[in-house]
Amino acid sequence: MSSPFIDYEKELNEAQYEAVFIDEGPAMVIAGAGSGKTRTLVYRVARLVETGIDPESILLLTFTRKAAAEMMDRASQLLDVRCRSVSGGTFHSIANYILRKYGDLIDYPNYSIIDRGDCGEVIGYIIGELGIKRKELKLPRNSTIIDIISKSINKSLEIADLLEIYYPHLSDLAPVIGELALRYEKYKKERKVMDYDDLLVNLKTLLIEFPGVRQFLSNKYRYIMVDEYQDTNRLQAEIVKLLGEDHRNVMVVGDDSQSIYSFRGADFRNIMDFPGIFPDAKIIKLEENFRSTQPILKLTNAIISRARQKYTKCLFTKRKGGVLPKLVIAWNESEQSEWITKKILSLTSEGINLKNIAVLFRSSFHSFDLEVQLAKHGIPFAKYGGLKFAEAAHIKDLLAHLRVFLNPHDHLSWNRILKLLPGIGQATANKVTNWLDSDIPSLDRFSEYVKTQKGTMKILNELVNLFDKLSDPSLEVKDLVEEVRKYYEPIMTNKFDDYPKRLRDLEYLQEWCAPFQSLEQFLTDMALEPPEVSRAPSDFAERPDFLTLSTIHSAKGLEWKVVFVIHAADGYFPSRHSLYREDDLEEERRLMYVACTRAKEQLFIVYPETGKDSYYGQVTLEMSQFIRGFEGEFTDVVRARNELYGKSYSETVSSGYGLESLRTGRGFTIKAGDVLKHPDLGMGVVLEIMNHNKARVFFKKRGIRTIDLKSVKDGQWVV
DNA sequence: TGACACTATGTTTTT
DNA sequence: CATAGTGTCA
Ligand SMILES: Nc1ncnc2c1ncn2[C@@H]1O[C@H](COP(=O)(O)OP(=O)(O)OP(=O)(O)O)[C@@H](O)[C@H]1O
Repeated sequence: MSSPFIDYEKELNEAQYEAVFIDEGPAMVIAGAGSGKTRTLVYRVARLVETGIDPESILLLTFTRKAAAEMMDRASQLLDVRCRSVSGGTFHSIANYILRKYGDLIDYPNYSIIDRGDCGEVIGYIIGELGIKRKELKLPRNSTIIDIISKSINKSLEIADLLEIYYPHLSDLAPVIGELALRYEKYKKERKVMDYDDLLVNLKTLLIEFPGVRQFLSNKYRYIMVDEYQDTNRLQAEIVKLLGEDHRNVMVVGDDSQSIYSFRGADFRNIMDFPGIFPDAKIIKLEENFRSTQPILKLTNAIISRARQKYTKCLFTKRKGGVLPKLVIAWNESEQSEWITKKILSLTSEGINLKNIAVLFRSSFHSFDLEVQLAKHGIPFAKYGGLKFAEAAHIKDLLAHLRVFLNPHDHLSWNRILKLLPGIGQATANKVTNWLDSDIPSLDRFSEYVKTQKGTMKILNELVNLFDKLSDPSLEVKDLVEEVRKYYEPIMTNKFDDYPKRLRDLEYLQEWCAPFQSLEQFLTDMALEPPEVSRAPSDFAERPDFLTLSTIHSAKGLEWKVVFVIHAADGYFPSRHSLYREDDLEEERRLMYVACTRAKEQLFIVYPETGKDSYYGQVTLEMSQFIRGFEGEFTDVVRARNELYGKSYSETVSSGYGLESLRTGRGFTIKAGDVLKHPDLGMGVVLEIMNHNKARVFFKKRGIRTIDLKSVKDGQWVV
């Protein structure tokens, strides 16, 4: 069973080896963070290909397409280029791939994919059409309505039931929202557009209604592997079942303690249910952590052990040494940013590359202040998560022109591009789209229509001209983009004050689109797997080493030598929205677990003690409840200010940072700034008082130590 | 009636 | 900072 190319036994531990060498039959690898799940999948891909299995018959489903590409890449490096032909991607991208082929069977011979923003606009349009009065009904915003509809599909719940559970304050609106949901479905069917959920729903429909297709596909994809199975939803599990139940060669990999996507319908019970669907599934547990040092692992184990749900896995590492994670308390957000910036500079001066450092946060806006500071200090960074490049208004504007050109039925994009023209607002745009809809919409009919118009409508000729130019069949994708850019840039500079940034984005888009063969592919990719950075990188070409700023969700599955988790204060992380429902809070806890388990060697958890509120002004913030009580034992507490402005103890005391005094075992009161004499350690100055009767003390001879105050006896104080 | 500029406001997390 | 909602002017 040995291989001439890969030394499996050396590269894998026993449990991993066992999983990799499962040739057939169902299996589930369930394992904690950093235990090598992804590595196991990579080796299994290589191994299957090595035994002569056609790579295209391996279906590798991952969370992002980038993850799939990376895994195939690594497998190729282990074995050879055959691994690059593995059928890998996200559920959505695979669904799209299949539906483009078989869509005509379910009445979707062609379709466009709409993103979340578009969905919201459809809802807005429908509300307008129905003449519903938003204010009278107290309707929530469009995006919330879309959330509700989407959740009801992903969780297979009726709107009314779903509102009851997740949006009790909106319960009364169930009939209205139900009506909107129906209209929304109708709209999408009529206009041949699919949202993200439709890709999955329609794939499922196809597989159920056309057993021949299902059999063919099942035969084609003889080996199915799913990564991050804890974050799949019911629909996705059903698709796996439909594709896999014939050959049963299904391996799923996941970690229930890392499930962080329930807000979009993911259900980690899929893991529990897997053995029910495939009764003879082999279950393999990986418990050895290869990523983090002992002190980091201790903290993360402690974090997850407080979860309501008791997870059975217990992680250990053979790695020795390592430093205690630091808990850094800053006065406010700007001090937090300042401390991080300084720390990063000092790390790089120690020779650590920015590539090995990440700053992680709960919500994308948590990094705004830091971004400014980093820019000031010339530290290059890339931000992941949050507002995506493809969702920025100017990018959507530009793409809308191309979408209309490709598909004149695209009512939403018509609306968007019409309103960009001076003198054209919603009313006029409606007039035009209604006219187009009165027969089969086409660019020619648009052009005819414009000819009959006078006055402000004359401006529409600009659009007609643009479409004329685009119609040249010799134009490639990049030429099309360029033409639209020429047309749109003047409009954009007018519309946005901050146009310089946006111009850069358009240039970036121009580069990004170059490799695409067809416009359809370009637009589909833009919806399914757009460039992941939120903003066009500025001058990274010259500075290839850059820092990562990322939401925790986008950091899933990744790892860095040094990790900063910021805004670890209640209300931020956990988010204040999660405080009402226990399930939500538990998910935030797992999120903290995921964040901290990204660190290999050094972990810094930072939080500001005060925040600003638009009403209350300055407010006090509490340390995130997920890490509270770990001070001393699992984390080393420091004050940002002490490190920033030198360790002047009198300053520390006079700054009055809420450094409480504490009674010792014998009734003596000490506070930060006090000088004491320890029987073993000698003279020292108290830096700060921590929970559990502990204090951090700076000893002249021994440096900073954490000591137990109960052990301090009378007469040892020198004040 | 419709376009557009201005203001308030309130921010999860993503395929 | 981006969106929704309001107010004003043609
Ligand atoms: N048998 C092994 N020997 C040496 N290093 C390993 C081994 N298995 C995994 N690793 C290393 O441990 C780290 C974590 O592995 P991997 O990313 O596969 O874990 P994971 O279980 O997918 O983690 P997570 O659930 O946090 O995404 C990687 O750097 C990987 O190279």
